[in-house]
Order: sequence, then C-alpha cells, then structure tokens
Amino acid sequence: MLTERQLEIVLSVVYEYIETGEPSGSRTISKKYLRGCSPATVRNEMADLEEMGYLYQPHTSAGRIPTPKAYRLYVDSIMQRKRLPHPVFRDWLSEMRSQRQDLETVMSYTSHLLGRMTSYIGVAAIANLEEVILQRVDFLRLGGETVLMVMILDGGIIHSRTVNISADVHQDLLDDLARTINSIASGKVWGKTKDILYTFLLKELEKLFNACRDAIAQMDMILSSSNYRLFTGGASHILSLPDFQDIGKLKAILSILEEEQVLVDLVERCSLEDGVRVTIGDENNSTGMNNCSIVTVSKRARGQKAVLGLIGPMRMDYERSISLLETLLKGLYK
Amino acid sequence: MLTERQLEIVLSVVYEYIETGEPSGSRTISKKYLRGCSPATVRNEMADLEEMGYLYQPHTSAGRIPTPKAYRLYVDSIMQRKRLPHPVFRDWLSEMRSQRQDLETVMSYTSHLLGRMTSYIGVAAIANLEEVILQRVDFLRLGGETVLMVMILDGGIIHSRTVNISADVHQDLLDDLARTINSIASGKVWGKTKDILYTFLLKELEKLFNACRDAIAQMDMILSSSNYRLFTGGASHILSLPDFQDIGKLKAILSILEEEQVLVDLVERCSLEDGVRVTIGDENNSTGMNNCSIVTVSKRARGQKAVLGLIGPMRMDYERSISLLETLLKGLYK
DNA sequence: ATTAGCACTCTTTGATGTTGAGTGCCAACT
DNA sequence: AGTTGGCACTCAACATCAAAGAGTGCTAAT
Repeated sequence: MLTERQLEIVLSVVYEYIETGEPSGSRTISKKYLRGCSPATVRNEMADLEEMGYLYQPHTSAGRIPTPKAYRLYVDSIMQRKRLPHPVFRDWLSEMRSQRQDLETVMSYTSHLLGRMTSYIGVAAIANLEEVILQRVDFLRLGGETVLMVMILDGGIIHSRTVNISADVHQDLLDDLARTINSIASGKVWGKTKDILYTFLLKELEKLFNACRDAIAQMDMILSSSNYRLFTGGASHILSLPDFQDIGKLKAILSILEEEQVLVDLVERCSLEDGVRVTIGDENNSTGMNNCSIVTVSKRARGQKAVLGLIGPMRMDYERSISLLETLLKGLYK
Repeated sequence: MLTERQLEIVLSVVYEYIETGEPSGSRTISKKYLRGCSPATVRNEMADLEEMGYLYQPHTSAGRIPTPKAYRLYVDSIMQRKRLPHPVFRDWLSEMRSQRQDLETVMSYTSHLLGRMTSYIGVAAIANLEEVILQRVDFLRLGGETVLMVMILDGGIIHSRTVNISADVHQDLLDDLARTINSIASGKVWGKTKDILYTFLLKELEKLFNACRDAIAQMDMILSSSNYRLFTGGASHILSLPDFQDIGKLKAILSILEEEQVLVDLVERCSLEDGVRVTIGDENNSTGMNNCSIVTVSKRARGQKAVLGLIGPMRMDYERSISLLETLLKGLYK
C-alpha cells in the first residue's frame, strides 16, 4: 500500500518528531533522511501521505507531524527489529532482588525508577491469576461482629479486609478456623482446594461455619477475582515535558492516576497476553488519555501476572521505553 | 502595635484576597469594609502597613495582597472565634465508620474526600505511639533465609516486612516462634512486654533465638519508631485553582507528594500536639512549599496518633478548611 | 486627622506590521 | 511519468505601539 519511499518518509517524520517535538518540513526530511530526493519530491509525497491519514499539518505554513496511524506504523516496525537490553540497570536490579525486599517495596520502587528514568509515569502492577496459591490466612476479632482477615499469598502479596460476620465470635474460634483453613489450603492452589475446604468445614465445623460463611465467601472473592496491586511513580516528572504544559491535559491524566480502578482497567486491557504491548493515543478509548500512549510488558509466572508500564505522551521514545521495561521485568524474575 | 483600624484593614485585605484571588485597592476596601473612611485614608494606612510587613504590592499600580504575616494575624483571629462544625458530612461519616471498613480504606477515602471537597490536597495519616499494642505477628518462610513478617497492631494497622535471618529455618519453627510471641505479647503494650519477651525467648528458645534475633529486632524497630501510614488524595483538583497555574510550583508540590518520607516529616512537624495547627508559607521551611499552607488537626487516642490535613495555596479558605477537618476527625472517632 | 483632586505609574489589551518557515502549484527537465 | 527549481501565498510568532484602566502617592484644603 505504501511505497518504500513513503514508508521511509513516515518513519522519518515520526523519528524526528520524537526527537525534537517540532513539526518537520520537507526540507529537513530531504536533507537529513532522504538525500536522494529533493524537498519538492518529499513535499509531493507528504501531501499524499496526509491524504492517506499518516501525517497531519497543524496549520498551513507548518511542517508535518505524525498521526496515531503513523506512530502505529513506527512502533510495529520497531517491534520487528531485535532489541538490545537496556544496559544500565541489570546489576542494580539483581542486587535489589537479592536483598529480598518485600514485593510491595520492590513494585513501588520500580514504578518510581521507571518514572525517574524516562520522565513518563511509571506503572508497576501485580495480580493473582486463577491458580493463586494461598500461603496463610489469619482472622482477628476487631470487636462486635467485625473481623479483620489477612491473607498472605504465594510470592508475598498481602490482602487484608474487614468482614462482618453474623455473630460475635470469640477469638479462639477464629484461631480454630484459621488453623483448619491453613492446614487444608496453605501452599495449595486455591481454585482446586476451596471445594474440599467447603465440604470439610461444612462437616467438621458446623457451628462455626454458619457464622463464618461470609468470611470464607469474602476470601473466595478476593482470591478468585484478579485482584490487582498497583503502584505508580514519577508523575511529577511529566511536568518537565513540553507535551504536558497544558494544564487541561495534565488534569485529565492526574485524575486518572487517582482513580485506581480506572487505571487498573486500563492496565488490564493493555496486558491481555504476555509480552510487549503498545497502545497509542485513542486506541485506549479512555477519556483524557487521547494524547497519551501506554507501553506495557507483562508476564505470567508463579500464579501471578506482573505488569510494568509507562504512560507518556504520544511522541514518547518507544524504543527506549520498551527496552527499559523488558530489562526491568526480566530483572524482577531473575 | 496595630490600631483597631489597621487590624481591620489587614483582615479585610486577607478576606478579600481569599475570596477573589485579586489584589484589593483602597477603593474596594473603603466601600466594602470601612464605610466610615475614605479611600484616601485607607491608602495612607495601607502604605504604613506595607512598611510594617503586613501587605505587599505586586507592582506600583496594583492593589495590595497579604503577606504571610497578615495571614498569620488572620488565622490567629479565626482560631479565637468559636467554630461551627461543618454541617454536611456527619451522617455520611458515621455511616462509613459503622460499616467498619478497615483502617486503610477509611484513611484513603478520607484523604480523597478532603481533596475533592476543598480542591486542596487532602492528607490522612496515622501513626502508632509509644504505647502501641501488638495484636498478632506471623512469620512466613519465603525461601532461603528470608522471612516475611506480618504484624497486626491494635486498631487494624498492618505492617509487613521481609527480614533476613541468619539461618534457613523451617516453617514449623517459625510458627512456634510466632505462637510464643503472640501468647506473651498479643494484646499488650509492646514497650512494656518486649523485655519480658526477650528474656523469655532467651531462656526457652535458645536455639531459635539466635536465628531470629534479627527478626525480633526488626519487630522492635517498627513498633518502637513512630511509623506512619500516610495517604494523600485530590492532587488533581489543585490544578483547577488559579494559584497553581504555574507549572514550576506545581512540580515542586507534586514531587513532594511522591516522596513519602518528606511528607511524613512535614506532617509530623505540623502535628506535635493535639488540635488544629496552621503552617503558613515558609513557616514550614521546606523548599517548594513556600507558597503553600498546611492545616492539620491531630488527635491521640488508643495508642495511635491520627492526623488529617490539607495542603493548599497560602490564600486557602482557612475557616472552612479547619471546620471541615475538625468535623471529619471527630467523625472518625465517633 | 481626614479627604478630594490630580498627576503619575504600570499592567493589560488589542491593533498593526514584520519576519520566516513551509507549503502548493506550475513549468521545465530527465 | 517521475523529479526538480522557482515563486507566490499562508499563517504563526514576535515585536512595536497606543489606549484604557486600575490604583497609587502627594499636596493642599477642610
């Protein structure tokens, strides 16, 4: 559909725009990327490319900037190339990992690191998959009919929630319950164990079971849904980017960052399968993110899904971002 | 030091500036607040007040705006007045509290609510005091010499941390350790129990103790230091304020929000004793917050210190902010 | 001590002209 | 047919300038 030369021009415009942030004219493209063609030739091609929806002219006497369609072309071409791992952080990360910090610390740090290194917004998320393994559960009577339930999953994810149960149960009974559940389900895949657990509890602990039905249902709810732990970092850095000088856009993005659920949905949609995924502009149909791109890498392992991502302007440096994300994710699992 | 009339003028300028955000001239003040005086009189007084450091003129032909010194005067005068509780949210809060959500959810929600209601940045923090009560501790072998330690404090605060111990200990031994610690220290004030615990463990569990010395030292560190849980919410709303249209200021504030430790220090300094505290402009000597004020209310109870706060522009609506904070804090403890 | 009057200052706003980058198109060239 | 040089045209960006308006400081009168 596109001639070789047209492709080259589109990619050059994208590359130039990512570098400089300025629209580029036919003269520049001709001089820097296509020595064989005169500016006039490039001009003609550019007019065609604009018609085809790859380039866009902010105003009559300006150069061309890429449309999302052009970015898509560019990103796809990058993805075919072989990528080198990002050199800097291998040592650093393996050290961090060897210190065996707890998961939350690592995730939080990683998101900040991502933000700081790129000036985009770093995202680090982790979710348990269907095969989640329960390590341990504890119930703690807070008073009245309220119980604090703390679940520790394989890999160190901690979920806590208060639940209301239908009777004022003594702490000793709760300890009994926890001990039973732990002995049956600890270290096992929840999905395969829970039915056994249910029937066992029904038989053995009838008196307890009624009161604690809610508690167990809540456990199941948390363990069975893909429950995300999500961290973002580096939001303050995007203010340095020329792309986000407009307060309006800024506000849209920051308010999304504050609504954790929206962000989780966004990240989830972007990481349906393992590997790199780039979502450009309004490909993520989320209001307020029209001018943003999202790059994610994700990986399933050990019953968890880990996602690292970057949210940046459409003209973000995709190549560097992808390589950085891949390196960090690999580092996390070394 | 200030005459009655001078005081009135200063307060009027502050009030007017909080309302409108515009410098106010002698004419306005005379017409709206001091019908008895002509603009010329007000002008003369204003010149004096500027010399005394209460007012400031952005440029020759502009009205006056308040200096931090004037805000201080204003806030002090407010604090003497009796304050009405903020009417709206009493029902709402008691309902939330009656649902017995876990602490983190409540704090996070509160900070967002504060932000949303005021368009400033809401802060909610909680710390354990010296008399912190340990409810329960669990140790979980993650592999190698790494152990995840989960502490649940009175009131539902959860602290987790991975610790390295000096030997590869079996999970059964860790369970033993936890059971022993729980039976001795659970439900008791940590400061009073820990010595008993130490000597007991030294005697009874010699073989374990060496390996777990680090773990217990870590417990002590977390429980003995005033360890803050801190939430902020509503940062995106401040972009609507005319005061923060300047990207530079914005960046300073957002980067402080991202550095949790800086923020904790800031909040801690502001809440040394119970009750309302207002810190205006550079009274908090923190770079980047020169143009901001911080209002906090804090309260000690049940071995915890709870702090609610608002970070806003110097011309924030102190009266409304204080009343809102007081109402919410009271609501949390109802 | 207070006030009216007035000249003065300084920002804000809008109009106007100039510059320069970049285009679109046409005619000439290969 | 594809490519190229030339040229008129467009439009944002910038600077300059004038007018308007808000508010002051000072002085002289009350």
